[in-house]
Amino acid sequence: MSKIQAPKGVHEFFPPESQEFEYVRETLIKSAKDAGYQLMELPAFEDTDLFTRGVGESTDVVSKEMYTFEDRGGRSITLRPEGTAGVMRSVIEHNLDKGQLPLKVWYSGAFFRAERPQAGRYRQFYQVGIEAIGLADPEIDAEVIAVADRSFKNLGLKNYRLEITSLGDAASRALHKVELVKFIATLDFDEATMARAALNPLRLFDDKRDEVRLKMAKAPLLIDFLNQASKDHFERVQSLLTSFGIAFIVNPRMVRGLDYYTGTTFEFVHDGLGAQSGIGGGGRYDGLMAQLGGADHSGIGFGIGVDRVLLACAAENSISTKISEAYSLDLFLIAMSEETKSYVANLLNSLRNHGIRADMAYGDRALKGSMKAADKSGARFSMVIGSDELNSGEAMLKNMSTGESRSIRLAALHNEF
RNA sequence: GUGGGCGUAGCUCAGCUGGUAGAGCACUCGGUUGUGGUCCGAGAUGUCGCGGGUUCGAGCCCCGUCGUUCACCCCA
Repeated sequence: MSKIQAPKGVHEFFPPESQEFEYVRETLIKSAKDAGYQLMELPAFEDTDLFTRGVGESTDVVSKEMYTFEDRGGRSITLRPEGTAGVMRSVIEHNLDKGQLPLKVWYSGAFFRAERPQAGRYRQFYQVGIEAIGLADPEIDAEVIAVADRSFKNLGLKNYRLEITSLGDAASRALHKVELVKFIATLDFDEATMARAALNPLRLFDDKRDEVRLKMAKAPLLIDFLNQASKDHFERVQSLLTSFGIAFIVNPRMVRGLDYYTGTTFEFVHDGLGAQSGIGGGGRYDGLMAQLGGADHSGIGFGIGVDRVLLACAAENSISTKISEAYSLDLFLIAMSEETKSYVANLLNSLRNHGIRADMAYGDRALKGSMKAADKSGARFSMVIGSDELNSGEAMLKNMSTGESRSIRLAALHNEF
């Protein structure tokens, strides 16, 4: 009998490293909440049509990476490969766009793509995302980008860059596509590359091979085909980012893999992760809601890969001290004898009722072992309680970093924190 | 999905041209009868990923398989 193991390509987080995952995720969420975004908690699986219509049938995500199955009622169900389509579906279904706009929401959870796993790419991965729906102003584009950027800065990250471009409106894109296809037809590529070009000619812009880059160097760029309105919008976004103090580079060769993107698009890239270097990305998706049967509202949002941001934090060693501050205990209690154990358990419980972060040594270990546990816990203070302390009502409160201790009345212990 | 590397103790890894498994860290106990971190000593821990094959004999060679990793591809 073989051992049961986790399915291929899933990423699990357990102690002590799970603290880092939690810290990263909560920090990402906090900057969304602080900017007025509210939670949407959505299903991890949806009707398959939502993704084929929303994300686009020609995308790799839909055509070969979805976990699709038939449920017991014969419906075609797909584990969500991304977050935006589900948010749009719910907004339309529950008429959330009938109130004041923009509607600003955030989400967090697991997403699924059946890809070949490698560092930073998992079959179940975690994203935190936001969506701002129903406002076409460049100010909201800048806000969305700033929310992501602020969360990275709050995590202490430095070695990342923001790349932005504009995909313009549908008319501009159609015009450009004609010219791009014409240009590519003059080039000599292998069969696989031509097949990619046929599916989406923009793809060739982010090919990693030097010979392809060389051949594409003179290809017509979409950014040169933008109409005046798109151009003005993109200019405004850039000047806002500059005044926010957010550094960026315009990358007109940036390619996004989901069909719904229009206008402003962006990507946060970190070079410490290997081949999977995108830690977050997003953009405007002005036709998506109408495409899914809702009102023709514009929208913009991002998805940030929690797994990858965690890798970036590890590469920069940016959060280890923040984590010990965020999670360490105030006090660690040690019961010296069998008789004091239940007293200590009660004391511990009442300290926790006062909001003090505390724990105690369980089990019958020698004092040395218990002190070691206190040390390991990272608690700032420790206290040993035996029958002497019980009788006198006082015990020594020890500062674990300086080693100093002083006598404290047990009844007033909670006032020390 | 395609190609290369790697799977040995909880972790990081050593193990020579095949001869029957080891180190460091971590853990438990003790040195120090009620005060951690350093030091010293002792102890426990393995289907050598799994399944076949070759061989007198396989952790080592061969085949398959699963996982992982790196690149392509794709993207968070």
